[in-house]
Amino acid sequence: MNASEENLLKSISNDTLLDLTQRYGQSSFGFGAGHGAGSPGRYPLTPAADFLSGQTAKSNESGGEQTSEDDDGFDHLDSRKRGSGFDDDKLSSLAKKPKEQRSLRLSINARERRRMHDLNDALDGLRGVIPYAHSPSVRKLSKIATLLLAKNYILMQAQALEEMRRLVSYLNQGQTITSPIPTALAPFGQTAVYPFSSTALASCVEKCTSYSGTPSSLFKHCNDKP
DNA sequence: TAGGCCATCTGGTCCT
DNA sequence: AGGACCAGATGGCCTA
Repeated sequence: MNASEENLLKSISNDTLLDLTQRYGQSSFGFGAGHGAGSPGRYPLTPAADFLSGQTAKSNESGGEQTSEDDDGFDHLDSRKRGSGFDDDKLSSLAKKPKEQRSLRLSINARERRRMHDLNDALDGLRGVIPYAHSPSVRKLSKIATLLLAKNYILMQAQALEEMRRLVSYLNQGQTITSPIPTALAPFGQTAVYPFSSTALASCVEKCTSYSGTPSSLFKHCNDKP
């Protein structure tokens, strides 16, 4: 679990998430995609990937056209070997195959690489629309944390929408809201609407897991006490 | 140094 | 047949 995820869960554990949620429509979080310049850039393409794709960034940026890696043989296996996932066995087994098979294999690899890049782009897009501490100095959310937070966010928004509908329905009945919120509205008061309110007695871990069924092991950093 | 997270390769399966 | 999708394996990078 990285620093940004800690920040995220800190924010979830108090009412910051509420604020972010309420302000979300008015401001851009301005968090660039992980591949972009200025991002933490934890995962640059490996030398092998770089060689294979013939690019230094997303392989599908220009329509995902096949690059020349599929055409050439294994003259550059050594440089590929420097990258991840290319051990001696793979190199030798692939090198033994006929050129046609090798070409096909490389084509499949490139396609799979593009597919994964598309998936990562989608995840970056998701990171850009969920509220958490977006900052160039903060490492981006991991994939699993992104998905789990997105799920929680959707659930929270759905619940907030439902509460809003009930409130509108209540107001349409000719009632007026005074402060504090009448007892009748208690079920959709703030603490009820936002599951991660700091007023909750549950620990952070419980809060993180109760709404999503998330394994608590994914929130090991949640060490705040009830 | 161990563990977490990731990119990539690979072979299998399913679909068009 | 070719492409999409998936899961396993592998190794690199980073952090506690």
